[in-house]
Amino acid sequence: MLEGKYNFKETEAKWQNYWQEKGVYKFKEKSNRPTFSIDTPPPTVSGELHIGHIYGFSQADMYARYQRMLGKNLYYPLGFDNNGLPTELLVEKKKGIRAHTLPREEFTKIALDLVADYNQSYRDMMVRTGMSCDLNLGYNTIDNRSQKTSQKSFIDLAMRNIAYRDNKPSPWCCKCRTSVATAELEDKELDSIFNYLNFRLADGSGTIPIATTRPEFLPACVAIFVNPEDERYSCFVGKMVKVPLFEDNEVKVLTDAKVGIDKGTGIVMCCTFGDQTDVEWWREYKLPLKQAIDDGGRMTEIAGKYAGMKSAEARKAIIDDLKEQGYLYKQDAITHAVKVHERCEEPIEFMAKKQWFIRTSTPELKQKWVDLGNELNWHPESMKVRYMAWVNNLNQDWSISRQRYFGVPFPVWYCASCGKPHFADIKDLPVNPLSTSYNGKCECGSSQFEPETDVMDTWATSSVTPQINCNWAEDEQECASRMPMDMRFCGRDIITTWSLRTIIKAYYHQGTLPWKDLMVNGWVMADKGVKISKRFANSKMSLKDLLENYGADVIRYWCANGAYGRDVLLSDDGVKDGYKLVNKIWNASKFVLSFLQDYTPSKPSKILPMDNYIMHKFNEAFNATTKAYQDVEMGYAKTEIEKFFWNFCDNYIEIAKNRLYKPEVYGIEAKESAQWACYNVLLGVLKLFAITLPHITEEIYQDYFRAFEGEESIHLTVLSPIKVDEDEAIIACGDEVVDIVSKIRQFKSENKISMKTQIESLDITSANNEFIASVDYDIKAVGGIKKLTTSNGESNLTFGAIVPDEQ
RNA sequence: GGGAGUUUAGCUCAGUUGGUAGAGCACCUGCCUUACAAGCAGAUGGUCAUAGGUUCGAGUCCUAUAAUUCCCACCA
Repeated sequence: MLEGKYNFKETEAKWQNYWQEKGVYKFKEKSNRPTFSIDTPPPTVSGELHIGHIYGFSQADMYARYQRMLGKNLYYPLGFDNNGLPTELLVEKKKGIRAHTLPREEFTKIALDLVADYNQSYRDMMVRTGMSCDLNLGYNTIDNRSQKTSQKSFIDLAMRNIAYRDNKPSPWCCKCRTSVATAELEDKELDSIFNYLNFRLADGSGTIPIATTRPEFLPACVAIFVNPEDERYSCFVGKMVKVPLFEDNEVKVLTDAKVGIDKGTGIVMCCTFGDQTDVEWWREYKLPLKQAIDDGGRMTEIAGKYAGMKSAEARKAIIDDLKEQGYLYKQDAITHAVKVHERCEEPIEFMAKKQWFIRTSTPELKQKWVDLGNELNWHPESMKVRYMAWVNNLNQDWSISRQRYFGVPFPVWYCASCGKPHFADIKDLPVNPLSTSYNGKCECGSSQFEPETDVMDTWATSSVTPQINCNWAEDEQECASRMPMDMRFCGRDIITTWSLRTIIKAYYHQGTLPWKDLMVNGWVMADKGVKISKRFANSKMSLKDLLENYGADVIRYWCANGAYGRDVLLSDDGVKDGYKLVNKIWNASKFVLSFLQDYTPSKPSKILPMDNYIMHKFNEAFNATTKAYQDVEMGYAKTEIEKFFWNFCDNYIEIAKNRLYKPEVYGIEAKESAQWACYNVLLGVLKLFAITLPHITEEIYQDYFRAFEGEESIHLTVLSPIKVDEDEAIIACGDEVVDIVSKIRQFKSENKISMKTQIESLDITSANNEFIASVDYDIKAVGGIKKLTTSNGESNLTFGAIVPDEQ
């Protein structure tokens, strides 16, 4: 028996434990039910989960629960991404150690220990918010299975010349001391100074003006560019120019159309490398390479007296010297957007280092990514546009090397004499070349090898999660039979990185899509335009506080808001909404079940019209709700069933309760008919709500329905409409009765009398007068009408006198 | 500069193939009604960003403009 007020804290914890103990969400290895497999994005282990994570996860969880309740066997793992820079930084901070001071294995071991605690707290949070993942199917992206998959992927691509090594200058973060992918860069508005310098012509015939924000790059100046159309400067083209402060360096004035005539002075110095354009010029004009800044952001030897200074200090010193020596003739303070590393917000430099790349950007490949994107089912469809736009703009191959110590190592050694790469044997993976030596011989005759010290970017592993899930490293046939997986979900920010790269890897390795469906959720915004992030983890809207204050069901209710894929604004008021529904479900169930205590469900010989109506009405809502789930619209689904449920409570229960209370007045058949309808409708409603609100629905199911339905959890029951006899007219007729009841209430409200106050008589004219007459006992009871008459005609209600309440 | 969203009630948002503008919250008026006052009943509230166009008919389709968000490019 349900009693008292609903206690979400006790109840939620109770069923969360029960689900884990009973293995309700476990993937059944041997099952003849169809499998539905989900490539859960492994969250990055770097701190605490926040409502933003839960927003995406819980919406996907609802779709997963819907699939489970269609009778499918769910493969729904929960992995963790912990092989990347964020985890390395976390370990360094928490343990007070520096990664590069320890052997890789040792640091990885410490990391795995630390990460185990974080994983557990993430897992606990996922359980506490009602996720139905199978916790036994998890993986860490730094564990052996993931390393093996990732290394095998790399070797496979390298053997096929899809992965290649090159010393392309690429973005470099001096703070993190690693190269970073262009996709990991962000723009940041920074204050800076435009310095106008006079460069002296080598022949002593004058000076030319050049504006720069980065004078510390002067030692790396390798050429001067003007626009070929710019007549002002055509006289300088081909002449040699002395670099200020470094006058031993003479560079040539060249022309290139990329120079903006009206930017700065219209003359640019090209340094290796100030920005992407410098890189392009360097390559195109085969300019020399001068590295003015080292890995850690300090000036190199070519900077002469500035060597060893941090670039910012050098900039100051150089500006002072430029002033002193008369090169600087003007300074303008400006604000400009600078590319920064998204992790640490440090401005990036370009550094020429040997890096591994994966081919992604030829026109043929780009077309392939477009075709694959078109084959994939996008939810919502509009997200495809972002993917297409990104693919069409792809102009660089995917750099996967990172000069870090923690991560998945490249299983490769280079010949000490000729430099040829030699790869580990696939059967030996995972391999760390720093601790294992290569036992072969190079074709050049050498048997001396240098191990690769770089590790792979975390995306190189994150992009093979389908292969990790489908056991590609151990059994290619098994993998082939399990791919594509059914569904992956992710935030809209990583369509371009994660999704595209996963598609690329699946294409290269399996020749298929990684998944059939891709769900792309929006962001939780803390305020207009401000994405919720770790910084909000400790606010009063932290996930922990939200769970304490409202419980998982209420939070999930909030997550299933509106159209899928849209951003939402987080607010206390908004989250509160779900409480009303949870409370209502509790009270309505408590009430309805109190009339079903000595009841064995069986179809009665006679079903009264309004009971028949509510069951048909439920089926209508059932169809609308399941259609919305089929369309991956969790918010619409929730709205559909909620709309029905509220109508069920406020209209149907009000009607039925009279017959349930007083069988001596209305007859035992009238009670049994209502009991049958109540049993079926409440069970049906709970099953549909179980997708959004897994806890309260389980509580009520276990309290009453389980004894009749058998399944050990409501989450293992299968969705189905109520079996009813066809009756085309019933919904319209019943709706009219509901409408009449509403008009009676309106009449009472306008007359400011209580709903229980009796009315002497009501005369109804309606085209459905026969149906109305057939349920006159229900209308009279719910409306407090003493005498009801009906006749055929245009819809109209005529009220008699109000009977004064007895004192 | 190129592209993609968004703009609907005081607030947060729905609005499917073009056909009488919706919900929740807030506000207001009533009601202690044998589940729920954290409830129930009812009422108020909109020039659908602006201006054109197509159409018998436009929140919905087309064009332009504005505000706002995001992505890409540029950023010497």
